[in-house]
Amino acid sequence: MTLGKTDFIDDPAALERHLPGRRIEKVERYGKFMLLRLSATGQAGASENGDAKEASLLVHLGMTGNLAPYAPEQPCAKHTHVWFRLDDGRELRYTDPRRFGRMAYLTGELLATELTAFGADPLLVSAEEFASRIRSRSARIKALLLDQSVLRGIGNIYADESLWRAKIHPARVAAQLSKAQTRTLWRVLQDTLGKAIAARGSSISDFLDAEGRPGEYQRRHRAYGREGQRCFRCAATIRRVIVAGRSSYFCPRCQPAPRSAKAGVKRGRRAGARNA
DNA sequence: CTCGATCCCTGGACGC
DNA sequence: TGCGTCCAGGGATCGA
Repeated sequence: MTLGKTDFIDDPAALERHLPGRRIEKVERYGKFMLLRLSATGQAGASENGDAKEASLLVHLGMTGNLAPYAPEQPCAKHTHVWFRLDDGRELRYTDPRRFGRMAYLTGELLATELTAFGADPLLVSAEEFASRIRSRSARIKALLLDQSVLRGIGNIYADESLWRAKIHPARVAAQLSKAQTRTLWRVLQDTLGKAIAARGSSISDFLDAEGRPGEYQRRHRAYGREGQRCFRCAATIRRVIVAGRSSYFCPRCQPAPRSAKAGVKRGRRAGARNA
């Protein structure tokens, strides 16, 4: 294993100390994280330094990360920061220009703590559980969709796409959504994510999957990135506002603003006029 | 609990 | 062409 820049790695020394010789037993996904389950080494002294225990490598790709295997003679992409030499001769390379990703070698309780912090998987969560996680919350729905401890794995694109499909304004207070709206949002989240996964995701600038192929779902975006263009449903002009600190694209006709948000959501306006 | 602000980082867009 | 400036985004963190 070779490390380049390491400021996105929790404990680079732990990687160098504990990773060589391990086998990747399986790969799991927790929201936006990949979890590479590693074998115990069985080497002499392993029980003293902890290598006899099960361990995992947690990887987040951030905005621009990529983890993929290459033939060693393949030239390295710019901003490659980690090289894992595999026993079949290939190199697993981690590339991340912006280094918004994260890599961490974790065992035992540290790993358990990380995993329990995740919310429900939106693809598996029942309508009832989804509703129970939403209904008592006074935060705006967009903020909750992006909160990884409520639902894991939803990012800005799929939050906006789902809200457009459900005809819900991103600044609506979650607790004020009707039962029908909550149910609809649950349904369109699953549908949107399922279709996006089938299309290998959205390549806005440079996203490539582990096979080096771009996603196709950006061609089906109905809201995200479409400021100033016509709504596919009603032909009104798609707008962009900041909600929960993120760009939020929505149709002002299909997704009516909550009364309490009209002053606060306006561009640059001070949000002092919220309902009691 | 929820909010906004700030920082991290680089490439791309834009203005001159 | 080559600067400078601004911005995007996921998430951690801090103060209100």
